[in-house]
Amino acid sequence: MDGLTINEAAQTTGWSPRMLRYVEQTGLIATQRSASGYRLYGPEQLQRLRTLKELLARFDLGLSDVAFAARLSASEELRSAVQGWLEEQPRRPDDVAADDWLRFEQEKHQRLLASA
Amino acid sequence: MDGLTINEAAQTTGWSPRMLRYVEQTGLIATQRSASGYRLYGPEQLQRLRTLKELLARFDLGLSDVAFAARLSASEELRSAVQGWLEEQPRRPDDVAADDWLRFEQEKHQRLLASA
DNA sequence: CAAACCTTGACAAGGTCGTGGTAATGTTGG
DNA sequence: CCAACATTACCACGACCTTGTCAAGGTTTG
Repeated sequence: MDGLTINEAAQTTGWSPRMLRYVEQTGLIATQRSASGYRLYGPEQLQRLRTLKELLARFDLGLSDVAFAARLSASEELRSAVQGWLEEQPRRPDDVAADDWLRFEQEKHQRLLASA
Repeated sequence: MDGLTINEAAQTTGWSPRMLRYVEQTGLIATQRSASGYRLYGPEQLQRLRTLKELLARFDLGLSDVAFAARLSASEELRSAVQGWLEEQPRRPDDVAADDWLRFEQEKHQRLLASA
């Protein structure tokens, strides 16, 4: 049975045992399990836990932020949708299509009708 | 003074006025202001608000998720740090450096000493 | 001017996050 | 066998997210 148990891993990584279980629950770190269900932390997990802790502290992130980044990283569809929205912004007035303005004017006039 | 006022914008975008202010506060949408401080929504903002709403619904995201994505998008440093951490994972046992294993064994032995 | 609109600021309430406990139960190792 | 440790499943609490609503005060416009 190779791997540290949860309390040992807690000691060397600086996470609490409680948090190690929580981190696992977020999907950010997966552990092996012994035959009877004990979590076993190998050197990779320990390293990952240490660097994760650093990452969170350095940029003041939450686990949920990193979890979302993982989601972004895993889904091309999500990533391009979000990126697409973000890049929609830098449009300057000149770049706005004519029918956007048209729709806009319609809205402005509609409001007059609506208020009647 | 061109641009819809907040209630008009709310009508055509499906957001509540309260949420329009909140969205603005997250930094995801910026509005012009009239001389007296009224928010003015132009066609770009309206379009962005509609697509944002769609994006959130489609992937079940929160505004904070998109805000974080914006942060990722804006900071090369943050992006590469997070990405770096995420890509640290796919290391297979064979790829783990020897001194990681060494450190690992040291830890395992240290724990015996520590418990004495 | 008065009604209808805007602003910011605050309180509220239900949800999730991060974290610590405790309890009940199974496992390990001397 | 028994002490020390693991597991899951809860309760709890403070902080923040999302929303709504209300108050006190300026603005626009018929």
